[in-house]
This record gives sequence, structure tokens and C-alpha cells, in this order.
Amino acid sequence: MKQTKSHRRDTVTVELSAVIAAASPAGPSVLTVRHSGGAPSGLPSGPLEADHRTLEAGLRSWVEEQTSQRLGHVEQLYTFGDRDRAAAGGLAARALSIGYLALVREARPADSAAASWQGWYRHFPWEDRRDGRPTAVDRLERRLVEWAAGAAGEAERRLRRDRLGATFGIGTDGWIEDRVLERYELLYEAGIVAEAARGAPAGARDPGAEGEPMVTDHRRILATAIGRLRGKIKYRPIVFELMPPAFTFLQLQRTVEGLAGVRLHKPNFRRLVAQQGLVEETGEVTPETGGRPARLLRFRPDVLRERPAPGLRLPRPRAAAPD
Amino acid sequence: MKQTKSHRRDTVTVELSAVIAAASPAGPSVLTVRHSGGAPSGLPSGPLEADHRTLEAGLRSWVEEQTSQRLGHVEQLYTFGDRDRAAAGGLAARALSIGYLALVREARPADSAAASWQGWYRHFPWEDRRDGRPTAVDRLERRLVEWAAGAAGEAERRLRRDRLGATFGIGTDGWIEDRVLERYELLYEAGIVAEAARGAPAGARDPGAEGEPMVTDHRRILATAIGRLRGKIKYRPIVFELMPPAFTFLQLQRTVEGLAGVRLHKPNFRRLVAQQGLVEETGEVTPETGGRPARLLRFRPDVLRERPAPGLRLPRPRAAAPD
DNA sequence: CCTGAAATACTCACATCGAGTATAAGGAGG
DNA sequence: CCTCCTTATACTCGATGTGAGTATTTCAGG
Repeated sequence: MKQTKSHRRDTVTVELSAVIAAASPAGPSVLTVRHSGGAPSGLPSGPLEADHRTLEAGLRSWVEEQTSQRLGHVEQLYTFGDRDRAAAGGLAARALSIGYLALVREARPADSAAASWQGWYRHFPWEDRRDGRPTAVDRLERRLVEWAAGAAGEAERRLRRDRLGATFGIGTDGWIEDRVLERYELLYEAGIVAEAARGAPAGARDPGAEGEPMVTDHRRILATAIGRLRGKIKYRPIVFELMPPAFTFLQLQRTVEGLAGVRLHKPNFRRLVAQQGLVEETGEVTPETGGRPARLLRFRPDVLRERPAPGLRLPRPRAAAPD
Repeated sequence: MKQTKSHRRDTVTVELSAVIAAASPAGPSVLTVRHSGGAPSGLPSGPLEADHRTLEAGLRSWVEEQTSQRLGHVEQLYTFGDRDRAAAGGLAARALSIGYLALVREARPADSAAASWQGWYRHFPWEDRRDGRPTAVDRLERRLVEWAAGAAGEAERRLRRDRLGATFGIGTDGWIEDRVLERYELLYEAGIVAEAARGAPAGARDPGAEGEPMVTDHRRILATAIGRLRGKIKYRPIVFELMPPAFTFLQLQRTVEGLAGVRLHKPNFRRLVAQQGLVEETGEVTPETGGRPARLLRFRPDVLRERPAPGLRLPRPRAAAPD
């Protein structure tokens, strides 16, 4: 072993940040805090302290202090620690950033003045394909294609084109909703996202940067959370962590559509949910919603004992028959 | 906000640890290092240092220093940081532990004296179901059932029974191979695993503890890695990171079986791999393996451009028809 | 009583997949 | 050269899953 190096242990601060997600049939949202006037918003967060028994306990205490929000399901997402990409300052001590995802049932109106709920697609407009591909995305994709074409060397160009295909589905057919983080990272590399210009001189800021930015790396954490949630609804019944105690089929479908950012086929969604045994009827019906009254449902926790992976597989359109 | 608390920032050290996995048709293995004579083995690891640009770069440099092994695919697994469960010492400063999974193609014979390859089921005998349920598991399951029955209060007993069902499939039908970490954590809580007795006085050590232990929380990290790998082979073609450039269907199948710890139906496995377009023939055949010579295959990287989630769905036995 | 809107129910074709069986192609031993 | 063993490879069958479309019910409001 080489023992010649300095082996200087890093002075590390650890920041715990939470993506607190709620969802309604209209769409998902995230709890944000704004520390000072003009600054971008951020996630509830705070440093790890000595009296935190576990990382999750530390996170919960910071969130309660900043937002008075009680958390239900909590899971760790990822630990970010690039030396150059942490603080806006630049050469500060390394800041590790541990991101968490928390799900809450009701988006209670955030009594703290600093905290507020935001639709999460304000920060990721390109991720919402519920009404087809937003036209604003055309501009974004054009810039991405330019970026790929502008690479030095054929090998690098090819690599970039492949990544555009795998993430945004450019050149291929498939939009894969889980790959939220990969898409955000691509935009960061391509300089299309405001956070990428943080280190650069103020004049170099890009006025056409896409989506509303957040402080430090919080948008990256949010991207991780969205991707994780989109992946996980397929094999675990966690949508129900976001639903009220009783709900209709359509409310459930709209919520899932909001999370996944795509539209689903109504009869098939019903069939899927019913066949999986994910829900049972409460016996009541809604004070209707415009048409025939809908039966109310509740989550059936026994499904966890019966099925190995009870989730909501999102349909993938069948490939057109070859000619 | 309450500002009364001491808000003492924690002094944190960060350890980077790598599960370096290789696999052959005989079974998967992991690269371990042994620091001192009688101590249990551990994973290659070292503290995060100031000159590490990224966490992954730091990990790679430690691994190369300790094992002279070049890493291919690397991914972050999880960050552990329970205050009480880190060092054997007890009240030391908090040690964050960031676990990584790395895949390597050949298990080169570990030229460093301290490093050696270990079959990973030495540490997790209960995870290998390739030849049915090992008989040693009966004992383990008996102890788990006792543990569940010994809980205080009916509610807690019920909770424990449910967990036994969801992890080990006791009382239900399903063994879900991904849930490696959940199973290990359950054994830890039940005190069936040697690491659980670390804090306890030496006399309380359990001679019947299951599986070969590792230093600090390294077996927990290994459990995370196995679980992640088992989950991921289903939707990403990462087995091929472990295969040699050319291989036969059966070699591929045996490797997957080793990772997943289950046996697969041969014709169906062939069909799956072929239909997905995961491989192409090299045109050559093996200097046989006992019977008819087999065609050699190679991974077909184009599949990444074509299929959204090219993996190897492991079959789940069809439920017996109701009588 | 008609209309619109949503809820609910049903159909159909096709792909997938678990399970089993049959045939081909080598080597070893007589 | 024939037999037998072993593995590779090919094919079949039936059940289930699922994408897509259509039909029917049930409410509100005019």
C-alpha cells in the first residue's frame, strides 16, 4: 500500500433534507421553505447534530421544527457529496447532503410563514406528460440536440445522443417516467438548468433556464424523490400513503397519473386495482362529482400478506405490429 | 422555531465501503479484507478525505489501494448512521458509513495478502435456496418463531408475525429473494446474528449465531448489496457486467441463479433471454461441458437503445388452481 | 323526458409465461 | 460401431395478463 499521501481527513458537515410529498387528484406537491426574500426556495433541511440518535430521527426533528408537519412514511434516497457542487460559495468545507423522501396524507396549509406547498412540476415542467408532451419541451429538446451535436469528437457525440435516447426518448420511442434524475443531470451537464451556472459569473446566467430552480442541490434531491416514487408505485402500494382514508377509483387514478406524469386507460386501471386486491369498498358512495355517484374505497392492508409485490404496473403501449 | 436547544453540530467521520461482487456459474463472491488475525473479515473501505473530488472517486482510490482491483460498474447503496450501531467501541464520535456496490468481471486472485474472495452465502446461508430450503434454515426459522411469540403484548406479537411472513415467508407462501436486508435486520433484532451481541458482555455472545459475521456494519452493507443486485437484474441488464465476454446460455443461467439464490426453468430462461434480444451469437461453440457443445453468446448493447427495461424477470411459480 | 357526465361492466385479440416434452449432438465405454 | 449418458436446442400447450375498445347504468339539470 502507498502510505505517502497526506491522508488528510475531511471536515464534513452533513445536511439532512426532506422531500415531503403530498398528492391530490389535481397533482402532486412538495413542501418548500424560503429562507430569505429573493432567494430560490428549498427543502426543509438542517445539519446532523450530536443528539440525533439516527439519521431519520434527525430529519424528523428538523422537519417538525421548520414546518410543523408530522411525517408518515420516510425513506432515504441518496447521499450527495461532490466537493464542487455543494455550496454556492465554492471552496467551503465539504457538505454531505443526505436526501429523504417523506409521504404525507393531507397537504395541511403550512402554518409556518416560511413554508409553502408547491406543485412539483413547477420545478420540472418537462416531467408532466399528462396532456401529451408540453410544447415548451420542444425548445428544451432542441437545445439538448444542439448540445449533443456540439460535442468534441464523434465518439462523444454518439455517447450524448445515446443518453438523449435513454432519458428523453429522443431518437427512440420510449419515454420512461422513472428516469427523472438522469434527465435532470443531463440538463445540468448541458447547462440548461439554472443551478449549473451557480459557479459561473453572474453575466453568464442563462435567462432561458428551464424550470424553477431551488437552493444548492435541492432540485437534484427532488428529482431523485420523484424518480424513486415513480418507480416504487409499480411494485409497492405506497400511493395509498398519499390518499385520504376513503376515495374513489378515479381519484386514485388521477393521483397516480399525477405522480407518474402520464395518462392511464380508465377501465384497465380499475381492473388492475381490483384484481390485485388493493382496495375494498367501504359501502358508501360519494356526494357525487358530476356524473353517476362513485363507490368509496379504502386500502386493504391484508394485500401485503397475500401478494409479493402489490403495485400499480403502469401500462406501456403495445408496440405497433410490424408491417 | 425553537432556538433554545444546544444545536451542537456533530463531529462526523465518513467511511466509504465497497461490496465488490464477482460471479461464476458456481456462485457469487465478494472481495473481503482481513485487518488483523482473529478478527472477522470486512469490506474494502476507508475514510472520506479532503482530496476526494467525489464520494465515488474516494471509494475507488481506497479499493485500488487495498485490493489492486479495478472497478467497473459502481453504484451507491445506502448511508448508515445510527449512533449506537457503528463502532464496536460504543460512545465514539458518529461514523457515517456509505455503502457502495461494484461489479467486476473476473475474480482475479487478489494479489494482496490481506484481500480474498469469499462466497457470499458463507455470510448469508439462509439466502441460498438453489437446492431447496437448506435444512439449517429450519433451526433459524424456529428461533424466529420463538422470538415472535416472545413479544410483549398481542399487538407486538402480531406485528412480528407479519414481518416474518413478509421477509422469510413464514406463514405465507412467498419467499421474495430481494428482501435480503429486511431479513438480516430481522435477525439482528432477534439477536440471532453475531453482530447484535457486539455491545453486550462477552459472556452473552450467542454460539449459535447464524452465518459468518463481518466487522462493524459490513454485513449489513453486504445484505443491502445482495438485495439491490437481486432486484436490479430484473429490470436492467447488469448480470452482463459480471459475465466474461463470451458465455453460454447455461453459464448465464447458473450465474443468475447464484445471484438470486433460486433455480430457474431452463427452456423458459432461454426463451426469455433470446426474446428480449439481450444476447447475440458469436458464431463459435464451447470446447464442450459434458454434453452437446453449446453456442457461445455475447451481450448485445443495442438492447439498451431498444427496450425500456431489459432485465431478467425471475419467474414466480403460478399459484395452484383453487379446488 | 332528454342530455350530459361520470361510473361501471363487458368483450376481444394477442402477448406473455409456466410447465412439460421431444429431438439433436457431442463424449465415454464396451 | 453401437449404446448410453449428458447437455443443448426446439417445440407445444394451456392459462393468465393486458392493451384497447365498446356498452350499459345512474345520477344531475334543464
